[in-house]
Amino acid sequence: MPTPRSFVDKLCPVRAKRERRKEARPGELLEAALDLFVEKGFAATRSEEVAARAGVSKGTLFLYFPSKEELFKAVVRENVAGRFIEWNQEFDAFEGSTPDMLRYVMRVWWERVGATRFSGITKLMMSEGNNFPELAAFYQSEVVRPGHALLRRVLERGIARGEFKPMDVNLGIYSVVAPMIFLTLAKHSSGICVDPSTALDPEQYIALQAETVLGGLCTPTGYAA
Amino acid sequence: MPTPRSFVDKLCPVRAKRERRKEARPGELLEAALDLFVEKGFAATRSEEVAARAGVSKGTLFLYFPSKEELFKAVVRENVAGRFIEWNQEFDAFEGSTPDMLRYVMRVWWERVGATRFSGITKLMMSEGNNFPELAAFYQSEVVRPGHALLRRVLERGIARGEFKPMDVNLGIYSVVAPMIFLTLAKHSSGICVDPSTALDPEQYIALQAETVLGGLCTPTGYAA
Amino acid sequence: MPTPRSFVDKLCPVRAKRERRKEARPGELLEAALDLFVEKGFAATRSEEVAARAGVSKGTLFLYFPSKEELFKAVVRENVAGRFIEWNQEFDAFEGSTPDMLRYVMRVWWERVGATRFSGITKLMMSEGNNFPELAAFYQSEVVRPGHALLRRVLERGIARGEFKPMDVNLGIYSVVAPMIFLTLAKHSSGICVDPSTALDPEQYIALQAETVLGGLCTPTGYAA
Amino acid sequence: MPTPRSFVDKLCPVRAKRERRKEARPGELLEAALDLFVEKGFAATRSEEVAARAGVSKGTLFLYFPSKEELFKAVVRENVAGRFIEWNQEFDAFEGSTPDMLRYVMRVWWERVGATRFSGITKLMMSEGNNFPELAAFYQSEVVRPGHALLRRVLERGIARGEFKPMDVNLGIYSVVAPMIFLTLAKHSSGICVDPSTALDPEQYIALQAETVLGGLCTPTGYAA
DNA sequence: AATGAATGAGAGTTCATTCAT
DNA sequence: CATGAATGAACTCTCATTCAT
Repeated sequence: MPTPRSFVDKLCPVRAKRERRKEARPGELLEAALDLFVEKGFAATRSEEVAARAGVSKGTLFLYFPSKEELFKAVVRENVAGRFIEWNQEFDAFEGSTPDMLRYVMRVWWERVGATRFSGITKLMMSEGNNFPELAAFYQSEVVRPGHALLRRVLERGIARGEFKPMDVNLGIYSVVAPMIFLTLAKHSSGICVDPSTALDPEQYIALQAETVLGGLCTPTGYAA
Repeated sequence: MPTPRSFVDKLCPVRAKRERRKEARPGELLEAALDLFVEKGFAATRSEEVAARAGVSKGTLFLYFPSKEELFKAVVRENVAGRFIEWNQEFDAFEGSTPDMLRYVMRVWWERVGATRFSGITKLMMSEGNNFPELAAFYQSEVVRPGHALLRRVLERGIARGEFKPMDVNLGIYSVVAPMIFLTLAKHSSGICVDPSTALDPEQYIALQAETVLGGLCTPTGYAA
Repeated sequence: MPTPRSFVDKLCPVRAKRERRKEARPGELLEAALDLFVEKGFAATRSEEVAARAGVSKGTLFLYFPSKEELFKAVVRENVAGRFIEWNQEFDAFEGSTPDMLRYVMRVWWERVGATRFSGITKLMMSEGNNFPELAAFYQSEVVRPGHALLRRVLERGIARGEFKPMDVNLGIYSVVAPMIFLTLAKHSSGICVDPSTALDPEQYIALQAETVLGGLCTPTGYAA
Repeated sequence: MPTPRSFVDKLCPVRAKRERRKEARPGELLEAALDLFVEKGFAATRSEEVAARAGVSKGTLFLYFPSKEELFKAVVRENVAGRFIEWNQEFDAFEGSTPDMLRYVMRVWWERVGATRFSGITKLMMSEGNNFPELAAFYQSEVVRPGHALLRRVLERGIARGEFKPMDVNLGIYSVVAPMIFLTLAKHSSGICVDPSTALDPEQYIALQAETVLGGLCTPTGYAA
């Protein structure tokens, strides 16, 4: 689909590159920032390096993001944007049992979050949240709360349908979250929590934990592996 | 017991201070450093602040510890010194079943480590280990390896006595360690993994996890709740 | 040649400054550094002062040179770069007698090195070499060795042509170097070796020393004043 | 010769040691300081190290010498004290020819100064004099001026007796001083001025230079090798 | 829009000097 | 007298952020 620009592109490829890039810029910066934040943490990531990895100059970074903190927030937004809406829709449409729903939630979390670079952001927040309260608050409201709300939906659905026992739902949420967080850490701080020589299969671990958690949550009649 | 000095102290508190300090200094500095490292992490803790919290000047800190990294190592040593020897002795003397021994290990870990400030150092290492490889190596050799060795002893005792199934011991160690690490994190990164409104009772959690783990480790005859 | 900018310059000197600076910076910094190193020595020269003299801030210095030691090396390189190549070429082309060549060498050394600020670097190395072994090694390989090699060429030419006596060439080199070093010191440590009230004419001194040295080096037939 | 103290010494050896030491203290400090100043230079010598080498504490150093600069001055005084008076007396008593006197001066300078640690102080002053103007002034008035005065006596004696040509005496002084200074430097900055592999025999060098200088100074009738 | 040179507050570390003991 | 713990100014080097171009 030829656009007006595609014509100019041919005459002036340099400019074209620029123009195309212009739109891509923030995205490239966010990519680079995600990489580096995950690799080194927030404080230890230097703005200049983010810019360099995105192939732009330091100044350009601050053109798009007024500060390192805002850059971080944008990274989070970029990676979370629409996710919860999408998941809420999937859940609306989900027709199986709630135990199956929970299994699905956990598996899908691993596939779409845990296994991706973004899980490094979770680790980063655990590591540096105390030092950057504003970021912690942002992450809390942007990720933690929506995530918990999602899980709450699942648990309440289970309870409403008689599949799950009546329970302190907050506690239930936390039971589901715990293994995810552990996996995240195991993945990103290898040397300290997991012996490097011992491999840990995440899918297997998640599946196992799902059953364990379900064992605790379900009514006798509600449970179905 | 009022001494002559206690009287002088009131008139001339500075003098008293000096006298008391000389020997207490390193300990006070290690206390302050532990507090701050746990609170802010390694990189974000400023030497001057450690000194200030210990009530001395920047220069004094470097009188006792030649660098921030050495200060950190000293904090670790101070809090680990003798622990593993002591535990090994306790284990030598332990006469109960190995499942009981494991329960004991986990409970005692919580009491003596997890519940104390020092658990913050574990969290710190998970957070910043990548950025300070020398510290990571030190922690690995000073804490992680001896800790794993200790657990290995327990597991091998269980296997030898027929209480535990034959297993990949490394994997077993990791199963035991996982909940400890999770608890550590939950404690030190409140906002992120655990919803502040939901309290998590550590003793209860540890006890529960001990049973879960035992469920996986024990032979049918070896298990005794 | 008045350009449009020269007009603007008067209205907006800051802008002009910036533009001029970008490329001039490293040179300005090297100039300032040479001045200060010569004036105060290496250790006593503060980075900030170098920056200030070059009209920039502390940070800017480190933008161009990653450390004070590298700055020093750059100063040496800047002032030595190409010199030895150039001299070797001059020597290749030299057609006169070897005694004349030696006279030329010494005179030209004074003109191009001894009389310039750079001779202060030689003094600096004698003063502080022991405290900065890496710099000493650098200077040794970058200046002392090439310089000695150059002199060796001269002496060996003289021997080969029968103008100089067979000799321990190393010793000969040192005989030539001695007065240069003395002059350097006399120049840069006025108060100590030379009474300030007594002027010492360097050209005259060098010429005299050249003859003295030649007296020792030449064969009867080779010598020609 | 038993003094009252020698009695006490036997009863209380520790105290005796102290008492004896007390008198020796400043001397030990001056010894240590000389060593270190020569080895590292003035600025790079740490007060604490001087104290340590003298076997006392940092505080004690400042008990005897109110500052590092005063310590340095004391080192100079200690090593120069009485020297010039002594030499003046030797010169008063000297009965030989003035050329012999000059030979004697140079030889004796090497034996009593050049060959000793103290020559390092001369090198130090050349190195750091610019950075410590007060020390430079002190050294100038305490060493340089008296030394030059001594040489002036010799030269003027030679002129008066018709052995030396009438001359600019200041220039003559400097001709005598130059080789001494060079030797001093060659000794203390080996790597830079003299190739380590080439040994330079100081006595021989001094003797040679004496004759060279005399060649320039003497009247035809006055000269006698 | 994009650049990258420039900034300057602030970090860890050193050391001459002081002073309570 | 002697100590050595304590100080704090000074140093080198870093990096988020600015702004003239």
